[in-house]
Formats: sequence, C-alpha cells, structure tokens
Amino acid sequence: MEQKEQGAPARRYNPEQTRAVILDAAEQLFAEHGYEGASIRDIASLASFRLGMITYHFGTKEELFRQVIARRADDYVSATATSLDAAVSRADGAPGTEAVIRAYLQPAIELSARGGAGWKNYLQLLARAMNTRQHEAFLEPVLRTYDPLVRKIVAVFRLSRPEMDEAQLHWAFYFLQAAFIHILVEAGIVDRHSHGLCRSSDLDAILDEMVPFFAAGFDRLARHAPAAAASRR
Amino acid sequence: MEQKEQGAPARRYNPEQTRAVILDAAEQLFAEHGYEGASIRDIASLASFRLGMITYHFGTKEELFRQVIARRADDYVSATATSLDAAVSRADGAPGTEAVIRAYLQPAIELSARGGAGWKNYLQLLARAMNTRQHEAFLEPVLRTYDPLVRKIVAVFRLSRPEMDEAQLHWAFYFLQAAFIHILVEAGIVDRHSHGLCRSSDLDAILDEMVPFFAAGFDRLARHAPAAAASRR
DNA sequence: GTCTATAATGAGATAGAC
DNA sequence: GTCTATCTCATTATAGAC
Repeated sequence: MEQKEQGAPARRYNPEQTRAVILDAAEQLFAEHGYEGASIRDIASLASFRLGMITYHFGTKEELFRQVIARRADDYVSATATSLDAAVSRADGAPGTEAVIRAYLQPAIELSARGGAGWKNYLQLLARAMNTRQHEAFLEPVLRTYDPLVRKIVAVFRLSRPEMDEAQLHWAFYFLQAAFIHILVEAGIVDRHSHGLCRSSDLDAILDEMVPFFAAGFDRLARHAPAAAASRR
Repeated sequence: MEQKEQGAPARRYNPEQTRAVILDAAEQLFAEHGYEGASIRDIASLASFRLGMITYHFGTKEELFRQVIARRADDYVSATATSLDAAVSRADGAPGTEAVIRAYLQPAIELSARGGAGWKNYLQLLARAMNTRQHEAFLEPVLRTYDPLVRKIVAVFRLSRPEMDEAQLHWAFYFLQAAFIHILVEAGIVDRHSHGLCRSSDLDAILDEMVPFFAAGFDRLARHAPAAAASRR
C-alpha cells in the first residue's frame, strides 16, 4: 500500500534522450549553484532519474561537467565564427569596430535570449566558470576549448584596427570580454540599482548599448600614447 | 613515540587574533574555491586551529562568511567614498568622467595591489559572489551592504554627466562595474591570450587603461539618441 | 539501460573534557 | 578559549540485481 514517491521509472527515453535530459538538468544546476554547489544527486532528481544513471552514462561528476561544456561548444564556436566572417566579408576585409563588437556579442546574446533555457543556462555556467582562477584544476583544460575562437576574435579586431599595438588591442578586448562575462550571468545588480529602469535580462537592449559604448573605448585606446607603462618604471 | 602532526596547539593568540587568523584563512579559501567549494575543516586546518574553534567564534559557516565580508566592508566603503568626495571637491562639484571613474576604481585597486594578501582575497571573493544570481539565498543580504556606496557612485557620475538620462547612466555604470568584477578576480585569460604581454595581475596598468577606455564609453552613450528602446516596440 | 543498495568519505554541527 | 570526540547527514562512487 506504500506509494513509490519517485515518479514514473522512466522507460520513456532512448539512451540519447536520457543523456540529453541529464545534461539539461546538470546545465541548470551548475548554472544556478556552480560546480561545487550542485550535487549529482540533485541533478539526477531534477532529471527524474536515479543516481546510478549518471554514473552509467557519465562516470564521474567532473566528466559530467566536461560533457555539459562540450555539448554546446561547437555550436557556439561556429555561430560566432560565422558571424565574424560575415562581418569581415561584408566590409571587404576592413570591418568597423562596432561591427566586430556586434559580431562577437550577438551570437551569444541570440542564443541566451532565444535559444531556450538550455542555452541560457549554458552561457551562465560558462561565464561563472570563466570568473575563477585555475584553482578548480580540472576546469582549465575545459575552458581552453574556447581559445581558438578567442584567437580568431582578436585577429578580426586586429583587421579592424591595424594601427593599435598589440597591448592596447588586448586590453580593449579584455575589458569587453570581462564585462560580457558578468553580463551573461544576469546577476541583477543593475536592476536593483536602477530601480527596474534597466534590466540585466534585457540582453537585446544591452547589446545595443554595448556596441557604441565599447567601440568608443577601442577608439580612445587607439588614440592614446602607448607609453603609459613606461611612466611607472 | 608518535609525533602529533598537527603543529603547535596554538596558545599563541588572544581571541581577537584567533578570530583574525581564522578570518584570513576563510577569506583565502572562499576566494580560491567559492563559498560551497571551501570547507570549514580546510579553513580551520589552514588557520592551524581545530574545527571547534570556528564553531566557538563564528557558529555556522554562513555566519563565518558574513563576518569575512563584514570585516573589511567599512574600510572599503569609506576609502571609496573619500576618494569620490575628493574628486568632487577637487573639481568644484562638476568632476570630469575620467576623474570619477578613477576615483571609483582606484581604492579597490590600491587595496588589492598593495593592501596585502587579505585584501586581494577579499576583493576576489566579493567579485566572485557578485557574479552569481541570488540562488545562494543568504548571499543577497550580505551583498546589499554595498548598495549605499553604489548609490553614491551613481550620484557622482550624475554630477559628472547631468545631460545623460537615467537609463544611459545606469547602463554605462553597469558596463564599468561588470568589467571591474571580472578584472578583480585576475582570472588570467588576458595573460594567456596576449602571451604574457598583458597581465591580469598588473592592476596599475589596468587602471591606467580602463580610465580613458570607459570614459570614452560614457561620452559615447551621452551623445546617442535615447530612443533605442523604442525601436523594438 | 535502469534501478537499488550500500560502501566510503567528507561535510556541518554539537557536547563536553580540560 | 581550545581541543577531542562524536553525531548526523549529504556526498561521490561502486557493486550488482533485474
């Protein structure tokens, strides 16, 4: 007469689907609570599977995390690469800085805003992971997945601003990337401080504001003397 | 003949010092591994005390975290407030945007770069905590400690740019704050991508680059039509 | 492939000797 | 105030029935 309280035992899915359902749940909880803050038990429970299923399909928690990252990495990389290539060819090889910034930001914003909950979670979890040092040792090789894309982005910025020296270009891109990392998390601080006038969830508005804002920064660094560092020696 | 491997049993300190030593260790491990990733056992061990000492002086892990935040909050707030006030009075009430940005960033950079390891850990841990949503429920009230300071910062930016409308001002400040949050973590991505040309640990150089970069962004947003949002309706 | 059961460990917290 | 010992629970991981 006792009710099993565990929901249907789930013969609903084929293995592919099972893996996908688990990855979705992992994506969500890693995004919400971070790697250490999310337990594989909670992930299994959210996915309506037993704990053993995670072991069977993924082995360890680290491997589960790796596969969460890996599942969407190629899609994100190729979407951004395509966007950058389009900006370059549209401008015959010398794209404006605003166009490059937009080409870099827009795919992630598109996916986060309209790609479904999975993509939003994915980008938030990626942003959280990037906001740490390599103390979570196993994270670093995972994040290096994105290094080739970053090299491409920097190369396109270099096309756009051939007069900037390397350090200036890297600083400018760093500032853009740093801001974007926090923005993708949608932590809500701007909502609170602007009393709702600006919403961190309104990624479309943010894109429109970021493009001129950061392009002006690139312009400004391109103009100023690259001698700042010397003054401290 | 067995050696106690626990180090000296520490009658070395008075209670004030004991609390300080524990807070230092907590600060370090929370900064390195995040709230969930750091255990109070490891914190006790790093501080060379027994676990019971943390309970005795702080009660729960949450309370320990709160007191880590609280210990330096007033110093940080007043350093930044003083810096902002100085910028305002230096300019007779109408400070330039570069001056305001520098006044906002400089105290934190000063403390992180030359305030000792504790301050660096503190600011990294704060930055990590700000890069989450309120899923870690108890975090939110802790972070609200800084709301009055943020209101002051925004007010000074408003003095600097009275022609900007509220939304533009908040967006611009959000971008600056977002970038700063990641930068304080010193995650090292710019080091890797620039092959060491730019170092995320070189906060002095970063300050010098950020000031003109972000001031140009403020200038740019102040110029453009505040009608962007309307185009999407 | 899916689930149960359980091992093995580590966690936060508490009681109480000294 | 400091430390030992222990409780209780949650965690990752494994073994094995079905």
